[in-house]
Amino acid sequence: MSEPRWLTDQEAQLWVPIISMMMKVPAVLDGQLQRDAGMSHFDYGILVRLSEAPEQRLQMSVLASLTNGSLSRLSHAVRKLEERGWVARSLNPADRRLTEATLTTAGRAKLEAAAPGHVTTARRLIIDALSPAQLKQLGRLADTVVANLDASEHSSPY
Amino acid sequence: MSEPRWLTDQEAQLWVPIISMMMKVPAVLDGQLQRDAGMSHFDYGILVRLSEAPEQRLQMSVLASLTNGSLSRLSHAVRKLEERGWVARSLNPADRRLTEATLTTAGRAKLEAAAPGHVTTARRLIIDALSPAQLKQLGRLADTVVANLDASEHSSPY
DNA sequence: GGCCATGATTTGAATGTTCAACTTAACGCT
DNA sequence: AGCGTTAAGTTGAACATTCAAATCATGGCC
Repeated sequence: MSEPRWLTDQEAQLWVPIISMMMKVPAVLDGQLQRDAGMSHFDYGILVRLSEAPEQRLQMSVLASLTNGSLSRLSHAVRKLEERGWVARSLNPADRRLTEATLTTAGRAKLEAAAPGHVTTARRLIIDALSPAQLKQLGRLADTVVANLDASEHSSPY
Repeated sequence: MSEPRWLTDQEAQLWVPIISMMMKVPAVLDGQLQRDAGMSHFDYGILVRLSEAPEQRLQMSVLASLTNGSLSRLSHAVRKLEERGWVARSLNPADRRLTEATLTTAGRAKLEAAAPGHVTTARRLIIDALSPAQLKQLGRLADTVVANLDASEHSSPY
Protein backbone atom coordinates (compact mmCIF):
# COMPACT_ATOMS: atom_id res chain seq x y z
CA MET A 1 0.00 0.00 0.00
CA SER A 2 1.59 3.28 -1.15
CA GLU A 3 0.35 6.74 -0.23
CA PRO A 4 -3.39 6.69 0.36
CA ARG A 5 -5.58 9.74 0.26
CA TRP A 6 -4.88 11.04 3.76
CA LEU A 7 -7.62 12.55 5.87
CA THR A 8 -8.02 16.30 5.73
CA ASP A 9 -7.89 18.13 9.04
CA GLN A 10 -11.63 18.43 8.97
CA GLU A 11 -12.15 14.75 8.25
CA ALA A 12 -9.77 13.80 11.04
CA GLN A 13 -11.65 16.03 13.46
CA LEU A 14 -14.92 14.42 12.53
CA TRP A 15 -13.46 10.92 12.70
CA VAL A 16 -12.43 11.17 16.35
CA PRO A 17 -15.88 11.59 17.90
CA ILE A 18 -17.39 9.10 15.47
CA ILE A 19 -14.99 6.41 16.61
CA SER A 20 -15.32 7.44 20.24
CA MET A 21 -19.05 7.03 20.04
CA MET A 22 -18.70 3.61 18.47
CA MET A 23 -16.33 2.46 21.16
CA LYS A 24 -18.07 3.99 24.14
CA VAL A 25 -21.75 3.35 23.55
CA PRO A 26 -21.47 -0.44 23.30
CA ALA A 27 -19.18 -0.44 26.33
CA VAL A 28 -21.78 1.35 28.42
CA LEU A 29 -24.60 -0.88 27.21
CA ASP A 30 -22.49 -3.91 28.05
CA GLY A 31 -21.68 -2.60 31.48
CA GLN A 32 -25.29 -1.92 32.36
CA LEU A 33 -26.50 -5.34 31.25
CA GLN A 34 -23.60 -7.09 32.92
CA ARG A 35 -24.21 -5.36 36.23
CA ASP A 36 -27.99 -5.51 36.24
CA ALA A 37 -28.74 -8.74 34.39
CA GLY A 38 -25.49 -10.71 34.37
CA MET A 39 -25.34 -10.91 30.60
CA SER A 40 -23.49 -9.16 27.81
CA HIS A 41 -25.04 -6.89 25.23
CA PHE A 42 -24.38 -9.62 22.68
CA ASP A 43 -26.30 -12.14 24.81
CA TYR A 44 -29.14 -9.67 25.12
CA GLY A 45 -29.25 -9.30 21.34
CA ILE A 46 -29.50 -13.05 20.96
CA LEU A 47 -32.50 -13.22 23.28
CA VAL A 48 -34.19 -10.28 21.57
CA ARG A 49 -33.83 -11.74 18.11
CA LEU A 50 -35.14 -15.08 19.24
CA SER A 51 -38.08 -13.46 20.98
CA GLU A 52 -39.03 -11.68 17.76
CA ALA A 53 -38.73 -14.73 15.54
CA PRO A 54 -41.68 -16.91 14.52
CA GLU A 55 -41.90 -19.66 17.16
CA GLN A 56 -38.97 -17.97 18.93
CA ARG A 57 -36.70 -20.14 16.84
CA LEU A 58 -33.84 -19.28 14.51
CA GLN A 59 -31.12 -21.09 12.68
CA MET A 60 -27.66 -20.43 14.09
CA SER A 61 -26.22 -18.78 10.99
CA VAL A 62 -29.27 -16.55 10.59
CA LEU A 63 -29.01 -15.59 14.22
CA ALA A 64 -25.31 -14.89 13.78
CA SER A 65 -25.93 -12.39 11.05
CA LEU A 66 -28.84 -10.76 12.89
CA THR A 67 -26.66 -10.26 15.94
CA ASN A 68 -23.64 -9.04 13.94
CA GLY A 69 -21.42 -11.77 15.30
CA SER A 70 -19.36 -14.60 13.91
CA LEU A 71 -20.80 -18.08 13.95
CA SER A 72 -18.09 -19.17 16.32
CA ARG A 73 -18.77 -16.39 18.76
CA LEU A 74 -22.46 -17.19 18.59
CA SER A 75 -21.86 -20.88 19.13
CA HIS A 76 -19.90 -20.23 22.31
CA ALA A 77 -22.42 -17.68 23.54
CA VAL A 78 -25.40 -19.95 22.88
CA ARG A 79 -23.70 -22.79 24.71
CA LYS A 80 -23.46 -20.57 27.78
CA LEU A 81 -27.05 -19.42 27.41
CA GLU A 82 -28.12 -23.03 27.09
CA GLU A 83 -26.23 -23.92 30.27
CA ARG A 84 -28.17 -21.16 31.99
CA GLY A 85 -31.43 -22.57 30.66
CA TRP A 86 -32.43 -19.54 28.61
CA VAL A 87 -32.00 -21.06 25.17
CA ALA A 88 -32.28 -24.58 23.77
CA ARG A 89 -30.70 -26.02 20.65
CA SER A 90 -32.01 -28.69 18.33
CA LEU A 91 -31.18 -30.06 14.91
CA ASN A 92 -33.52 -29.34 12.06
CA PRO A 93 -34.90 -32.78 11.16
CA ALA A 94 -35.28 -31.91 7.49
CA ASP A 95 -31.61 -30.94 7.14
CA ARG A 96 -29.53 -32.12 10.00
CA ARG A 97 -26.69 -29.77 9.23
CA LEU A 98 -28.80 -26.93 10.55
CA THR A 99 -28.97 -26.11 14.23
CA GLU A 100 -31.87 -24.09 15.52
CA ALA A 101 -31.90 -22.12 18.72
CA THR A 102 -35.11 -21.42 20.64
CA LEU A 103 -35.93 -19.17 23.52
CA THR A 104 -37.09 -21.11 26.56
CA THR A 105 -39.77 -19.88 28.93
CA ALA A 106 -37.08 -19.02 31.43
CA GLY A 107 -35.21 -17.19 28.69
CA ARG A 108 -38.24 -15.11 27.85
CA ALA A 109 -38.69 -14.26 31.52
CA LYS A 110 -35.05 -13.29 31.81
CA LEU A 111 -35.33 -11.07 28.75
CA GLU A 112 -38.42 -9.38 30.13
CA ALA A 113 -36.60 -8.74 33.38
CA ALA A 114 -33.58 -7.29 31.63
CA ALA A 115 -35.42 -5.16 29.09
CA PRO A 116 -36.47 -2.20 31.23
CA GLY A 117 -32.93 -1.42 32.37
CA HIS A 118 -31.61 -1.76 28.86
CA VAL A 119 -34.27 0.46 27.33
CA THR A 120 -33.66 3.06 29.98
CA THR A 121 -29.97 3.05 29.19
CA ALA A 122 -30.59 3.19 25.46
CA ARG A 123 -32.78 6.25 26.00
CA ARG A 124 -30.28 7.93 28.24
CA LEU A 125 -27.33 7.35 25.92
CA ILE A 126 -28.84 8.03 22.55
CA ILE A 127 -32.55 8.24 22.07
CA ASP A 128 -33.35 10.94 24.56
CA ALA A 129 -29.96 12.58 24.10
CA LEU A 130 -30.98 13.62 20.60
CA SER A 131 -33.99 15.44 19.25
CA PRO A 132 -36.40 13.27 17.26
CA ALA A 133 -35.06 14.82 14.07
CA GLN A 134 -31.48 14.12 15.07
CA LEU A 135 -32.31 10.56 15.97
CA LYS A 136 -33.86 10.05 12.58
CA GLN A 137 -30.74 11.53 10.97
CA LEU A 138 -28.47 9.24 12.93
CA GLY A 139 -30.59 6.23 12.05
CA ARG A 140 -30.47 7.07 8.37
CA LEU A 141 -26.75 7.69 8.39
CA ALA A 142 -26.25 4.39 10.16
CA ASP A 143 -28.35 2.70 7.53
CA THR A 144 -26.19 4.16 4.81
CA VAL A 145 -22.99 3.13 6.53
CA VAL A 146 -24.18 -0.41 7.18
CA ALA A 147 -25.47 -0.84 3.62
CA ASN A 148 -22.20 0.42 2.21
CA LEU A 149 -20.26 -1.85 4.51
CA ASP A 150 -22.16 -4.92 3.44
CA ALA A 151 -21.73 -3.94 -0.18
CA SER A 152 -18.03 -3.13 0.06
CA GLU A 153 -17.15 -6.27 1.98
CA HIS A 154 -17.53 -8.44 -1.06
CA SER A 155 -16.97 -6.13 -3.98
CA SER A 156 -14.18 -3.95 -2.73
CA PRO A 157 -12.55 -1.62 -5.24
CA TYR A 158 -9.06 -3.16 -5.02
CA MET B 1 -37.02 -1.10 37.71
CA SER B 2 -40.73 -0.86 36.87
CA GLU B 3 -42.14 -0.06 33.45
CA PRO B 4 -39.79 2.24 31.57
CA ARG B 5 -40.80 4.35 28.64
CA TRP B 6 -40.67 1.69 25.93
CA LEU B 7 -39.34 2.46 22.48
CA THR B 8 -41.88 3.42 19.87
CA ASP B 9 -41.87 1.37 16.68
CA GLN B 10 -40.07 4.15 14.93
CA GLU B 11 -37.45 4.45 17.63
CA ALA B 12 -36.90 0.71 17.59
CA GLN B 13 -36.46 0.77 13.82
CA LEU B 14 -33.87 3.50 14.11
CA TRP B 15 -32.09 1.79 16.99
CA VAL B 16 -31.28 -1.37 15.04
CA PRO B 17 -29.04 0.12 12.36
CA ILE B 18 -27.46 2.47 14.89
CA ILE B 19 -26.35 -0.45 17.01
CA SER B 20 -25.36 -2.50 13.98
CA MET B 21 -23.13 0.27 12.81
CA MET B 22 -21.51 0.53 16.21
CA MET B 23 -20.85 -3.18 16.35
CA LYS B 24 -19.72 -3.68 12.80
CA VAL B 25 -17.51 -0.73 12.04
CA PRO B 26 -15.03 -1.35 14.87
CA ALA B 27 -15.01 -5.05 14.00
CA VAL B 28 -13.99 -4.31 10.42
CA LEU B 29 -11.35 -1.81 11.48
CA ASP B 30 -9.99 -4.36 13.90
CA GLY B 31 -9.92 -7.07 11.28
CA GLN B 32 -8.06 -4.95 8.76
CA LEU B 33 -5.40 -3.86 11.24
CA GLN B 34 -5.03 -7.34 12.63
CA ARG B 35 -4.53 -8.86 9.21
CA ASP B 36 -2.34 -6.17 7.71
CA ALA B 37 -0.40 -4.89 10.70
CA GLY B 38 -0.77 -7.53 13.40
CA MET B 39 -2.30 -5.12 15.89
CA SER B 40 -5.76 -4.29 17.18
CA HIS B 41 -7.61 -1.06 16.55
CA PHE B 42 -7.10 -0.26 20.20
CA ASP B 43 -3.33 -0.72 19.81
CA TYR B 44 -3.41 1.51 16.77
CA GLY B 45 -5.20 4.20 18.75
CA ILE B 46 -2.53 4.05 21.43
CA LEU B 47 0.22 4.60 18.87
CA VAL B 48 -1.68 7.44 17.20
CA ARG B 49 -2.28 9.27 20.45
CA LEU B 50 1.33 8.93 21.48
CA SER B 51 2.52 10.12 18.09
CA GLU B 52 0.42 13.27 18.44
CA ALA B 53 1.51 14.06 21.98
CA PRO B 54 4.27 16.53 22.82
CA GLU B 55 7.47 14.48 22.99
CA GLN B 56 5.41 11.43 22.02
CA ARG B 57 4.82 10.87 25.69
CA LEU B 58 1.64 10.54 27.72
CA GLN B 59 0.67 9.52 31.19
CA MET B 60 -1.14 6.20 31.33
CA SER B 61 -4.40 7.51 32.69
CA VAL B 62 -4.49 10.33 30.16
CA LEU B 63 -3.80 7.84 27.41
CA ALA B 64 -6.54 5.59 28.75
CA SER B 65 -9.14 8.28 28.46
CA LEU B 66 -7.94 9.40 25.03
CA THR B 67 -8.22 5.84 23.76
CA ASN B 68 -11.60 5.21 25.38
CA GLY B 69 -10.31 2.27 27.36
CA SER B 70 -9.99 1.29 30.98
CA LEU B 71 -6.68 1.76 32.71
CA SER B 72 -6.41 -1.96 33.15
CA ARG B 73 -6.98 -2.69 29.51
CA LEU B 74 -4.44 -0.07 28.60
CA SER B 75 -1.90 -1.43 31.02
CA HIS B 76 -2.12 -4.89 29.49
CA ALA B 77 -2.04 -3.51 25.95
CA VAL B 78 0.97 -1.29 26.63
CA ARG B 79 2.84 -4.20 28.16
CA LYS B 80 2.39 -6.11 24.91
CA LEU B 81 3.40 -3.09 22.84
CA GLU B 82 6.45 -2.67 25.03
CA GLU B 83 7.39 -6.31 24.50
CA ARG B 84 7.21 -5.67 20.80
CA GLY B 85 9.47 -2.63 21.17
CA TRP B 86 6.98 -0.04 19.94
CA VAL B 87 6.39 1.74 23.23
CA ALA B 88 8.49 2.32 26.33
CA ARG B 89 7.33 3.04 29.86
CA SER B 90 9.02 5.14 32.52
CA LEU B 91 8.10 6.59 35.86
CA ASN B 92 7.68 10.31 36.13
CA PRO B 93 10.59 11.35 38.42
CA ALA B 94 8.60 14.22 39.94
CA ASP B 95 5.73 11.96 41.02
CA ARG B 96 6.65 8.33 40.90
CA ARG B 97 3.06 7.15 40.98
CA LEU B 98 2.70 8.30 37.40
CA THR B 99 3.78 6.11 34.51
CA GLU B 100 4.45 7.66 31.16
CA ALA B 101 4.39 5.84 27.89
CA THR B 102 6.48 6.98 24.92
CA LEU B 103 6.50 5.97 21.32
CA THR B 104 9.82 4.44 20.29
CA THR B 105 11.42 4.96 16.90
CA ALA B 106 10.35 1.47 15.94
CA GLY B 107 6.84 2.27 17.13
CA ARG B 108 6.67 5.34 14.96
CA ALA B 109 7.87 3.34 11.99
CA LYS B 110 5.26 0.67 12.68
CA LEU B 111 2.53 3.29 12.91
CA GLU B 112 3.62 4.85 9.63
CA ALA B 113 3.53 1.45 8.00
CA ALA B 114 0.06 0.68 9.35
CA ALA B 115 -1.51 4.06 8.69
CA PRO B 116 -2.17 3.84 4.94
CA GLY B 117 -4.20 0.65 5.22
CA HIS B 118 -6.16 2.01 8.13
CA VAL B 119 -6.93 5.32 6.43
CA THR B 120 -8.02 3.49 3.31
CA THR B 121 -10.39 1.35 5.34
CA ALA B 122 -11.72 4.34 7.25
CA ARG B 123 -12.49 6.03 3.95
CA ARG B 124 -14.13 2.98 2.50
CA LEU B 125 -16.32 2.33 5.55
CA ILE B 126 -17.39 5.80 6.48
CA ILE B 127 -15.69 8.83 5.07
CA ASP B 128 -16.15 8.14 1.39
CA ALA B 129 -19.39 6.27 1.99
CA LEU B 130 -21.07 9.52 2.99
CA SER B 131 -21.29 12.88 1.30
CA PRO B 132 -19.24 15.63 2.96
CA ALA B 133 -22.45 17.05 4.41
CA GLN B 134 -23.50 13.68 5.78
CA LEU B 135 -20.09 13.12 7.28
CA LYS B 136 -20.30 16.45 9.03
CA GLN B 137 -23.76 15.52 10.32
CA LEU B 138 -22.53 12.21 11.64
CA GLY B 139 -19.57 13.86 13.32
CA ARG B 140 -21.77 16.39 15.02
CA LEU B 141 -24.26 13.79 16.16
CA ALA B 142 -21.42 11.71 17.52
CA ASP B 143 -20.13 14.75 19.37
CA THR B 144 -23.53 15.26 20.94
CA VAL B 145 -23.83 11.62 21.96
CA VAL B 146 -20.34 11.49 23.45
CA ALA B 147 -20.82 14.75 25.34
CA ASN B 148 -24.12 13.54 26.73
CA LEU B 149 -22.58 10.24 27.69
CA ASP B 150 -19.75 11.85 29.60
CA ALA B 151 -22.22 14.13 31.34
CA SER B 152 -24.72 11.44 32.21
CA GLU B 153 -22.13 9.00 33.52
CA HIS B 154 -21.65 10.95 36.69
CA SER B 155 -24.81 12.91 37.14
CA SER B 156 -27.42 10.43 36.06
CA PRO B 157 -31.06 11.32 36.64
CA TYR B 158 -31.89 8.44 39.02
C1' DG C 1 8.52 12.67 61.39
C1' DG C 2 5.07 8.69 61.50
C1' DC C 3 0.52 7.32 59.94
C1' DC C 4 -3.48 7.02 57.15
C1' DA C 5 -6.21 8.03 53.30
C1' DT C 6 -6.04 8.58 48.55
C1' DG C 7 -4.69 8.00 43.83
C1' DA C 8 -2.20 5.71 39.78
C1' DT C 9 -0.97 1.75 38.06
C1' DT C 10 -0.21 -3.19 37.80
C1' DT C 11 -1.33 -7.91 38.43
C1' DG C 12 -3.75 -12.49 38.24
C1' DA C 13 -7.76 -15.06 37.69
C1' DA C 14 -12.07 -15.58 35.45
C1' DT C 15 -14.35 -14.80 31.39
C1' DG C 16 -15.03 -13.75 26.47
C1' DT C 17 -13.38 -13.66 21.62
C1' DT C 18 -10.93 -15.11 17.56
C1' DC C 19 -8.80 -18.28 14.54
C1' DA C 20 -8.03 -22.44 12.42
C1' DA C 21 -8.97 -27.20 12.52
C1' DC C 22 -12.38 -30.68 12.86
C1' DT C 23 -16.93 -33.02 12.39
C1' DT C 24 -21.00 -34.05 10.22
C1' DA C 25 -24.47 -33.82 6.70
C1' DA C 26 -26.26 -33.00 2.20
C1' DC C 27 -25.63 -32.68 -2.72
C1' DG C 28 -24.14 -33.70 -7.35
C1' DC C 29 -21.60 -36.45 -10.32
C1' DT C 30 -20.15 -40.82 -12.26
C1' DA D 1 -24.19 -46.86 -4.52
C1' DG D 2 -19.53 -44.39 -3.93
C1' DC D 3 -16.88 -40.19 -4.00
C1' DG D 4 -15.52 -35.59 -3.61
C1' DT D 5 -17.14 -31.01 -2.67
C1' DT D 6 -19.35 -27.75 -0.17
C1' DA D 7 -21.82 -25.82 3.76
C1' DA D 8 -23.15 -25.46 8.91
C1' DG D 9 -21.76 -25.73 13.14
C1' DT D 10 -18.66 -26.95 16.99
C1' DT D 11 -14.41 -27.20 19.36
C1' DG D 12 -9.87 -26.12 21.62
C1' DA D 13 -6.09 -23.28 22.02
C1' DA D 14 -4.28 -18.70 21.84
C1' DC D 15 -5.21 -14.27 22.90
C1' DA D 16 -7.78 -10.16 24.82
C1' DT D 17 -10.71 -8.02 28.30
C1' DT D 18 -12.75 -7.35 32.69
C1' DC D 19 -12.93 -7.32 37.57
C1' DA D 20 -11.24 -7.15 42.03
C1' DA D 21 -7.24 -7.24 44.76
C1' DA D 22 -2.53 -5.86 45.49
C1' DT D 23 1.30 -2.48 45.11
C1' DC D 24 3.44 1.63 45.70
C1' DA D 25 3.95 6.73 46.10
C1' DT D 26 2.19 11.02 47.73
C1' DG D 27 0.06 14.38 50.71
C1' DG D 28 -2.28 15.81 54.77
C1' DC D 29 -2.71 15.60 59.63
C1' DC D 30 -1.42 14.84 64.36
